[in-house]
Amino acid sequence: MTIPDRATPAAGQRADGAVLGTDAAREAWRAMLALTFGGQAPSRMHAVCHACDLTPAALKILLLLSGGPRPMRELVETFRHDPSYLTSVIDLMERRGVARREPHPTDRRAKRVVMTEEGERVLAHAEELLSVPPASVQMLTPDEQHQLLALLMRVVDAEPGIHPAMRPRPVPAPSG
Amino acid sequence: MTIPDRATPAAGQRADGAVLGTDAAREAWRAMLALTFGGQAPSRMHAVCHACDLTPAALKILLLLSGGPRPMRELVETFRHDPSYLTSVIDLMERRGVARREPHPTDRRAKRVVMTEEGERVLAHAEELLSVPPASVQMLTPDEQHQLLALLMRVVDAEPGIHPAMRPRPVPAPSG
DNA sequence: TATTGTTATACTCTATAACTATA
DNA sequence: TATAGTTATAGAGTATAACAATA
Repeated sequence: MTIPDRATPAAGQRADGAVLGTDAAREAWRAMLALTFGGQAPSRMHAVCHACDLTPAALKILLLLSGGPRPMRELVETFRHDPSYLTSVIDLMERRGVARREPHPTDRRAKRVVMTEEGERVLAHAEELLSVPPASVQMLTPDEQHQLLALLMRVVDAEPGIHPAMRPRPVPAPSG
Repeated sequence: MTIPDRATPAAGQRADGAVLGTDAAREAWRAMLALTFGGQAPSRMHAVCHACDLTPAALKILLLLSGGPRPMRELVETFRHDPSYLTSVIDLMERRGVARREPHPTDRRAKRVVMTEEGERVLAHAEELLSVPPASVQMLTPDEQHQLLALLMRVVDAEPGIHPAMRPRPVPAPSG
């Protein structure tokens, strides 16, 4: 078994040249990284956290809590954090007033985290800020924007571990 | 001037309903955020840094240095970091052997940062790891992947402040 | 006097280890 | 004995303030 100089995922590798499609996937992925980690996106993310007075970790948890109360244990697994760190984040969120702990209904060891009304307000604000696309996306025609969304939604749907609260929503086609 | 309950960027807002196109842009942006900040992407990013023995900041700088030596002052502005922090990052990169300082040719106050050969090796490795798309992108047909790439490249091209080293490269269409 | 970069320091974010309470 | 969560502590990442050298 030889390792090619420029490794390409075996999944998309076929002798007939379909490897080009995989190259397109690679470059498309690079483009998404460039847009979300390059450009102005990171400082915007920072700004959203600052505007909501939350750390990135707290903001992500708030997004997840929109689906209802969650046991701390589940949050630990979802975000791959250490339990002790989750404790400190939830402490912060309680001080901030956006969430509170409540006893687990059946397991007296466990606690569930639930969003407060203030949390809902903050979340709505955060989602609003996060959703504002960079001007560059608006350069596409409405039709192209819709096309892009349709493709991305299929990718997101195929991606495991993305919480429903983070998922994009379908939008009526511009012509309809 | 009233602020609508669900703010929409004025740029895409038109009375005839083109606001839908803007909604598509918003949701497309959410999709990109979900893919790069949700899912497995963050832990992959973490893994790449670990594999290269670099912090995220150092890795970003390494990407930028592929364009040639850069004065520290420019790096500070590009990444919006504090100068003192940049000092510590470059210290790390020198210890790691991926970059070194050299005197600025004309300004004796200034220093330029230049990538070493080891830096080029590490960079190539990092780019390889970073470029591997999540399996979900490979679910699209080669044709759709190419379509997605074409749309994203136009967005990236319209986005200011994305360094050439981060930009995706064009790929021949699957049919051609 | 303004600018480039460094040193010393402190603060924020995150993880590890030892512990308590319940199962 | 194993699991849920907390406390205490340590480490990485980032910023602020005071400073040295050059422009």
